[in-house]
Amino acid sequence: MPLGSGSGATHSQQTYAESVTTNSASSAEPGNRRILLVEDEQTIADVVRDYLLKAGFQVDMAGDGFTALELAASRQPDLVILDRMLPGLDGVEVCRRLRQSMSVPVIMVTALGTEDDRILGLEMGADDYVTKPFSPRELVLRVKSVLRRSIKEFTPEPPVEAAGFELDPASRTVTHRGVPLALTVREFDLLAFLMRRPHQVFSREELIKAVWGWDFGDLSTVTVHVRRLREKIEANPTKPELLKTVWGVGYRFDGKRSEADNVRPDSSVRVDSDVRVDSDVPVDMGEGDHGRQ
Amino acid sequence: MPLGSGSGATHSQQTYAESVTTNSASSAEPGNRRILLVEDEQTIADVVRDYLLKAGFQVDMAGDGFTALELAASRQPDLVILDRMLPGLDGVEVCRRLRQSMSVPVIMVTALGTEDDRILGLEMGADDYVTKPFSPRELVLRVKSVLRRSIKEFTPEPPVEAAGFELDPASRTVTHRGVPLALTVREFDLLAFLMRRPHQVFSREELIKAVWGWDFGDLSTVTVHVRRLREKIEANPTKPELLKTVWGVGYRFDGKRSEADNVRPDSSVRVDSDVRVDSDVPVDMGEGDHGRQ
DNA sequence: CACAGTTCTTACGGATTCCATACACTTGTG
DNA sequence: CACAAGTGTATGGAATCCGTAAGAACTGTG
Repeated sequence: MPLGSGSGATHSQQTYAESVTTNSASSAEPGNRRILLVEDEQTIADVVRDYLLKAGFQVDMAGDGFTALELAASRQPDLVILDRMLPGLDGVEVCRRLRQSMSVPVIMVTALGTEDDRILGLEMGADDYVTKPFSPRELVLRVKSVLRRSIKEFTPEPPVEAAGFELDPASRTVTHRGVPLALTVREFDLLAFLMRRPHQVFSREELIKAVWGWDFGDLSTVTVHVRRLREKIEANPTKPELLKTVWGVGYRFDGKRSEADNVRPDSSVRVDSDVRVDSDVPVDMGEGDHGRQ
Repeated sequence: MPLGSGSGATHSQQTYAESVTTNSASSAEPGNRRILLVEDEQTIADVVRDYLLKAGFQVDMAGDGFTALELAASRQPDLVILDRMLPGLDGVEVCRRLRQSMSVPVIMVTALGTEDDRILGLEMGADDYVTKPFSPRELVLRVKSVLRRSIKEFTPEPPVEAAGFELDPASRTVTHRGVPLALTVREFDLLAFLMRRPHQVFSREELIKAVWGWDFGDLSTVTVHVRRLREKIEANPTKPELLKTVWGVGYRFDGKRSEADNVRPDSSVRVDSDVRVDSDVPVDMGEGDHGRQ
């Protein structure tokens, strides 16, 4: 649905976004992200702004190149959408100067999909491209995509701490009360995934999808790696206290809540008095990006 | 309202000035920056001075080339705005002499946007360009931009110290407990990159992108250089204590883990590692742009 | 208690990853 | 032009990890 043919149907966006967003870290979501929209045609600008707002972004607008540069400097947006054709200062020139002074990602909107524009724009440092006529839906998707990339680049994942374990993705180290543990890649990823979602049960399918990035495969792989991980983090791997198995369902990491928690030393207390086996457990997989076809 | 085409109407200045001053608090920080404005046409000079003053700069003015050189020497401005056409001494010549004696950034104001002028000016060492007729708003923006750049350029990277190693980017030297080490260019860059981001793992891809500036290439290059670097900085290269390898991930520099440690790792220049093929990223940039720079 | 389903445990071959060395190419120098 | 230093690539081998299989142990049910 190219721009200009009215608004409407912003709902399918959700579906689209989900299928596209293979593994979105929640941090990449619109949240507090600010977009600077530089477009001289008022009608287009309005429509796009509406879409961006609906997607949850904050939007600043500029109608010409100079205003754009000023706003970029004063508002420090997280991303700039830039029309190639502008009164006053050319879009390419604006992009070039933006790049000189700051490191904000830029999406170029170019009138015709001529090769010249694409090449020129990319050389100027645009991070992505949209050619007129374009669908605002597509634009929003690209915005999210570019943001996701740039955020990933500039914001490393923060460390996690639980039950005396400190896990730092930046250095890929895990320490238990200061003592470093030697985990392998898979073990680390698995532990990281679980530590970020404590007290939440995950089936083997979910884990092999989230941590391994597979859509199929031998589930016993998970079992074995859980075993190996326990060997390294549990005081008594036979009687796990942290990485517990929820019988018939999967695994769960119990960190924190450690002191006042032990509801009853009596081990007969079944953990899952209310474990529903909903097939559609919402799993926000943020950790693994290993594609295996 | 372009300047320089005629003498008239400097009144709408007020409107412009407002939009200009809005972002006076931004990063360019005119603060105490001093600008030398060299312009023989009094009307233009006055208007531009007003804009610069409103933007928060201190302004010195000169009407001819000789005065310009004298003022430049005596006032030590942070930037010079230089008209190409001057009585007495040509703008290009002034620029050339300025460049001989000091390293101040120069913005050229040239009468016509002819190619000759651009080329000549750039050869003379102008940092940026404005062609008459120009808008004073644009000029202010360029001043800020150039200043920002030059500040960045002339602020040298500070030395780093870790684990008895002192690395000074300015002199490109490394010493270990006072003893100088003979590192090659690549070794130095690699070590510098890692020492600035201690306790942070980088994959070979990230390193070859960040240190080598390649987007592709044989990753074993990194391996070998790490090996060579270890040969020079490790007591026992076979059992590295500083430049550690993180199996299946990459390398990490571990220096200084004693005192103030839990500092958030420098988030500045992360490079994206995962070469995931985002389905929604339209990668149709020419297939063959494999320039290795 | 027997049975079926699930999980644990161990072990092993293959695959991956890294290291060490050697070699070819470029560049600057005398 | 020879030479040396620096750099990128190729290769064999060692170290490590991973996925799978297969049997033992466990759990809940009838």
